[in-house]
Amino acid sequence: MRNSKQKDIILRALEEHCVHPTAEELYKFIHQEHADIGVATVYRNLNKFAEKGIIRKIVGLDGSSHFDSCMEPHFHFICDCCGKIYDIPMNISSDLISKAEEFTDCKITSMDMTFRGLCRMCEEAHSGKYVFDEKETEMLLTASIS
Amino acid sequence: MRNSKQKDIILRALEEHCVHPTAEELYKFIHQEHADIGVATVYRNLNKFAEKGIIRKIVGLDGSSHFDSCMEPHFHFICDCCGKIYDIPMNISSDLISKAEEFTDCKITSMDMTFRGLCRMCEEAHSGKYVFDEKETEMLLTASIS
DNA sequence: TTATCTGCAAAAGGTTTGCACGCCG
DNA sequence: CGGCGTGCAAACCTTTTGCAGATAA
Repeated sequence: MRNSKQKDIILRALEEHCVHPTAEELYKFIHQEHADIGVATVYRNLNKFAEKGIIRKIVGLDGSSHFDSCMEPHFHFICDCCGKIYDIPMNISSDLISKAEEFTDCKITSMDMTFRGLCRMCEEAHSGKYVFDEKETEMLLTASIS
Repeated sequence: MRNSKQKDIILRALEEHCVHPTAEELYKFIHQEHADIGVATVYRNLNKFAEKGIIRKIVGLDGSSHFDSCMEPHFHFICDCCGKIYDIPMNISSDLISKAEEFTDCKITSMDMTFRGLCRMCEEAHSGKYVFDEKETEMLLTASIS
């Protein structure tokens, strides 16, 4: 894989976003500062990075692809309301993996544990304690809960 | 929710297919015998069933929606090669859930554990022991490994 | 130099929606 | 009878692809 200005920008942009943006969201973010970078380049490179194991690809509730620059083992929490994906810094027991290998009689190469529910922001919004604010939502994009 | 001939057919077709077809696959299957049932009806009802908790919606590797008529707690294995989804009849420890709730400070309503790797068919195909056969692949659709 | 990467726009999925008609309760 | 369910086709949205020009090694 050859280096390029675009690859640097895309990877750096992803690392800034802890709440695992979709390719589209990341493209829009990048586009603000680098209007010369095309959609195709963002999609192509995110997929290439994921293939090479540099980043992780997560499929969201609606089927859109989210990307995660953190390769440490961890779980995910998807909010059923806003669809945002948060990290949970827990690891799976290797016990569970070998049990699953036994059941399937297949070599397991990776796994993903995803919990679902309402995130705190949405829960508060639902119970009337909180009214959504575009800016605050934007800020969340660059702040992790983990 | 009102009853209809279509709902019956769709639900029964899903129950026959243990390898969790996509909405599209299920539509094509149904279409063979019931050419008068439209795509929209299949999509609409599968989503409605999933919403009501009658079936489960699983997002596949490519982001397509797969559906699972088994509501017993279990895990999934997705083959990285053919994309088929198999059941693993294991349950998660409630311990893990409460730990995750602690970490996120959110009420967790559901979870999904997905393992990935090569299924036996694909592994054998890759190692040259096996050559894919359309009919056999089709048959797999109506046979579960669990 | 030359293979890989890029931007653009068009195409390609997969899924949803608007509308008029049909059928369940 | 009233309203939900359906079929059709068009719209939608996200992602991929083909191509000609640009660029890293």
